[in-house]
Amino acid sequence: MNKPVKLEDVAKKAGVSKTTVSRVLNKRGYLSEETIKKVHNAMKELEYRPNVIARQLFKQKTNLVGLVFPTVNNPFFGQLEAALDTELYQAGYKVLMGNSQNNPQKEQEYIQLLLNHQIDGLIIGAHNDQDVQYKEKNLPIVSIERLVSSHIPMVGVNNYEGGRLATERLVEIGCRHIIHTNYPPHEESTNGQRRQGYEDVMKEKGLPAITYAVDFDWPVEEKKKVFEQIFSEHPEVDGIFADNDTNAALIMQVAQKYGRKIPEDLKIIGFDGADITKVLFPGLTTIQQPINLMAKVAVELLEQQIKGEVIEDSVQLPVKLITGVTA
Amino acid sequence: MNKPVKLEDVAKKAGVSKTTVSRVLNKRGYLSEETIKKVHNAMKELEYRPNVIARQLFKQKTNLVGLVFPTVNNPFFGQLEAALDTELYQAGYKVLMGNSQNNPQKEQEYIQLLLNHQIDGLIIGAHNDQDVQYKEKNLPIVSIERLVSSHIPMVGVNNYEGGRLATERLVEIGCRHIIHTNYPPHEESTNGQRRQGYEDVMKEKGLPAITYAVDFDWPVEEKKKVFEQIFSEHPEVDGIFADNDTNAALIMQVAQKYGRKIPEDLKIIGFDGADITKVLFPGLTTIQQPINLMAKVAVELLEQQIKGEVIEDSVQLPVKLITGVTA
DNA sequence: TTATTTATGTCAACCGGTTGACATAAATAA
DNA sequence: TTATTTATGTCAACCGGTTGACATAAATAA
Repeated sequence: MNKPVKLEDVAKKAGVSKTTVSRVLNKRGYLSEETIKKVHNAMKELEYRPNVIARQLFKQKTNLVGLVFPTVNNPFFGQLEAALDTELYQAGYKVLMGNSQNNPQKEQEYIQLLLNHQIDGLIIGAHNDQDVQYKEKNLPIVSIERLVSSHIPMVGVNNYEGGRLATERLVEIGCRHIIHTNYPPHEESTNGQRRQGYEDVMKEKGLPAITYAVDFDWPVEEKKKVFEQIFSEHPEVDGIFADNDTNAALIMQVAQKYGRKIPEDLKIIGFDGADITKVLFPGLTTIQQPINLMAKVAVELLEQQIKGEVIEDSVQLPVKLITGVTA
Repeated sequence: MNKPVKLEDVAKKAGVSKTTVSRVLNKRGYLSEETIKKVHNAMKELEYRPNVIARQLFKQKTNLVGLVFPTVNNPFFGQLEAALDTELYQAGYKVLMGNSQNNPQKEQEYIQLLLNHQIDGLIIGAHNDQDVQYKEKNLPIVSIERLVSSHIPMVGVNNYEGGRLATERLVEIGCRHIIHTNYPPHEESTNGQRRQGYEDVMKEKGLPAITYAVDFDWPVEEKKKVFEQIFSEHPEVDGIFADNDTNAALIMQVAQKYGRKIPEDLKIIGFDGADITKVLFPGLTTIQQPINLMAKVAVELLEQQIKGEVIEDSVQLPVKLITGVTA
């Protein structure tokens, strides 16, 4: 097992000092063409690869950004993390993954780990309703679709408008008994705003608003049980506005088990509109979030903070109704 | 902007030396209860957080594992990376993401970056057919579903059997004009083995084998064009074995545009069987890969290598036919 | 009482880079 | 010819931890 080649070895080989090699690497100061060539040759010959860790230690910069999301195994978060990775790569950063599976304790642990790793910034998003401490003083942070604290900028969508759009559509195509699935219950959350949109429209139309709580990270079977309740407790239901597309898909499965024909007997609208969903379930009517744009904006906000700007404002992006065949 | 607290500050506060603090952190050598308490108090008071970078530099170990996959925005890879992240976290590693989007050049770049970051190991998988250099002498590597080189252990599934299972099923339920979509064309690839299974069964049944090439990373519209060709060039087609589930979903969309009823006029089988796919497209008949198990085994193989064992053998896991309504 | 063992802690070199301060030779100006 | 500028390169401290070698006080054994 040969030891890794270090800068000093290159210097020796090229017959110059460590500093000179470092200067060639970083293109600093005066260097003659000849020296540069000598050093490059030595590097090539020895297959030298600079140890980023050492540089990070001195520079106090890692070019690492931590991502804290519940999971990557989900159409919305998968696309979001993929887009973030792409944007961050272009901006010169690499991604340290931190998928918390919506477990607040694991999330807290992850944050600690990421901070110990001296990340330059953090992008977070999770449906957690429990508080997690993010009060690291000087760490640039951006949250996506999650209100963490007032002084952390958030990139989100107009969830209220999304809730309205979906509900209005259902009413427009004839639904009178519209049920909404949502979680968590408190109003300040992004999901709470979707529910608010739903409730306001229902009120305006003089229809009763009924919401079933379904936690994001429940196992599929657990969720299905709740959806079955909908049909047993409210057999009159003729429209469902689900808080996300996978729930919409599950509801459709349950509805079919109960003999409902979609869209004849029951109309369904989801939320998210991720690329994968459009491929696997093209018929789903949904409120589409501009996922790639959200990633782009989030990275921009993060970069500005890393450059030292103080940003506390949030950005709200538009949503769009995509009509398929389910509503 | 207050400077970050370092070990020395803790030492000063606790009235001991740097070494003592480090020993408390690492639980080495003899320490009195009193000293430990003093140090812990000082750490708490100063909100000390050890700088992992410095430790990494000295220890020559980062506890970082690089992941090189085409994208995380895909049911199969999303679930795979999520499972890898979970397994690696349990084993004490964090994940550095490297999604290459199947661009060999970007992949090569990513590898370099990851190596510069002194990762302890690498897990790779991509549908690339172009060669990428992975000949880092001492770096533990595991590949998933991708033949990289003979001395890199691979975790894969029995693709040949998968090809056979799918084709046999289609024949069994009455198909006689079965078309296969696949990429890349050469035999040694995992996809090549799926095709081989398909071709062997077709041959045994005295049926003609026809394969359409569809690259994994083509845009959706490009893929659909090829699928349309299938119906215009082979209107007699009554069964399709797609090389993955998203292609199966796209084929279904195209088929419906051509007026084919599924499964009456055309039967379709996919490949992968990821969790998301089962939720969004539960009716799809597919060959399911044990994705979570693959991740588990891959991490085990990687850990063994990190511990110094030399492993060159590959592991082949079983696949399973999951019957939905499409075939 | 003195020698040996155990408990507790410090010193200083090291991991592999970066960079400000400085030295010297070559080129140009006075 | 001497003074100044420009080109080229070296020295050594530093980033923030870790650890082997060593010192000393306290406890125990002879």
